[in-house]
Amino acid sequence: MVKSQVERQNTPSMEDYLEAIAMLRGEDKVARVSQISQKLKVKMPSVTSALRKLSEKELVLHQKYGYVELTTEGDKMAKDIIRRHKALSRFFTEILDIERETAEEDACKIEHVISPLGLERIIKFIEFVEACPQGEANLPKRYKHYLEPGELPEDCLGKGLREKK
Amino acid sequence: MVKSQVERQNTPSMEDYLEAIAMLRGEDKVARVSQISQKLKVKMPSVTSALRKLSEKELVLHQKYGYVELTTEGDKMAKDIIRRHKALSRFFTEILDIERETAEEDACKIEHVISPLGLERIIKFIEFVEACPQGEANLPKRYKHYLEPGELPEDCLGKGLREKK
DNA sequence: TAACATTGTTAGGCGTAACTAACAAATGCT
DNA sequence: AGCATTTGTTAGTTACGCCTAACAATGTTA
Repeated sequence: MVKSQVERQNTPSMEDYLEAIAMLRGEDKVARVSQISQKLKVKMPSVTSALRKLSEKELVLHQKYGYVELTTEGDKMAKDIIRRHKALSRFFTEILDIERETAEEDACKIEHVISPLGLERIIKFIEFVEACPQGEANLPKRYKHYLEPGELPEDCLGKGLREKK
Repeated sequence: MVKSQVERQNTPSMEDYLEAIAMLRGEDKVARVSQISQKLKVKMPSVTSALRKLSEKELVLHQKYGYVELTTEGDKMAKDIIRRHKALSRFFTEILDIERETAEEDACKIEHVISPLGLERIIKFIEFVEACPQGEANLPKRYKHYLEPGELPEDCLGKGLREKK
């Protein structure tokens, strides 16, 4: 099994903090405790204590009352988390046709627990489907037709919609 | 958004216990603390205390030193958890072509965090793909061809394999 | 610059969920 | 029956990750 570049040694919570910090540093200029607190919907003391742990692990730089930066290592991790998040979110919205908000929530949870292989395969799957639209009736479109009017496309052999137990 | 039949009020851990108990009751005849302990790879005291909580919630029946049964409510929940697990596991093995073991691990984690809608869509997606094999070149087969020899099927417009950032 | 508001920290508490160590019940064996 | 093994329980500890309350630093502005 192909291990991912970055080991999964951190807890979901710690990953959320890294991700939030990286995202803030993208949006605004600096990440502050209050911002992180808002973004993750936790109170500030929770942020402070998380930052202490991340500092000990050398993933963030943070001196008291100052703003927060990622170390090289922390940034690498954050980028990988965001990569996972984006792939999943794309899968949920573009392939499964789920609204943004739910897709984001699911991506947010799953990004912490999915195996590296599972993630890579989902990425490959998106690539495949998007690179391979089969004329104009590409898979997402066909799938949406199945979802919405609830019927299979004409060119299906239709083994019956419900054969599972 | 369509709510699932059973509310998601339990923790992942509690769901694992319910699932394990239901599975044991399927395999063997009775679920005992030692069995649950083995299956979930936790020590027996952890099982005992989990059973106490599940008893309080009226999801299992368990008297000291006795075997474990699910209540009607507990069984309903367990069935729903197993349903989620199976759908995900099928998606990972049949669609994404991931080996059983990894697929199971991923399903095990994701079943606790995916939204009801996400799950239903994955089920629908499997149904769609399997009901709609498009002649003989059905999607899993085509996808596997993309994975393995690493090329797109001939009938693809091939927008390039890697256009994402 | 003194007062106030905002931001951040420390201290201490709570719930979950695991663990080890020690004890108790149930089972098995002779 | 009596002792040993297996199985299960209780008690107590630990780590995580959140919280509130109280306090401290920073920043704003009259």
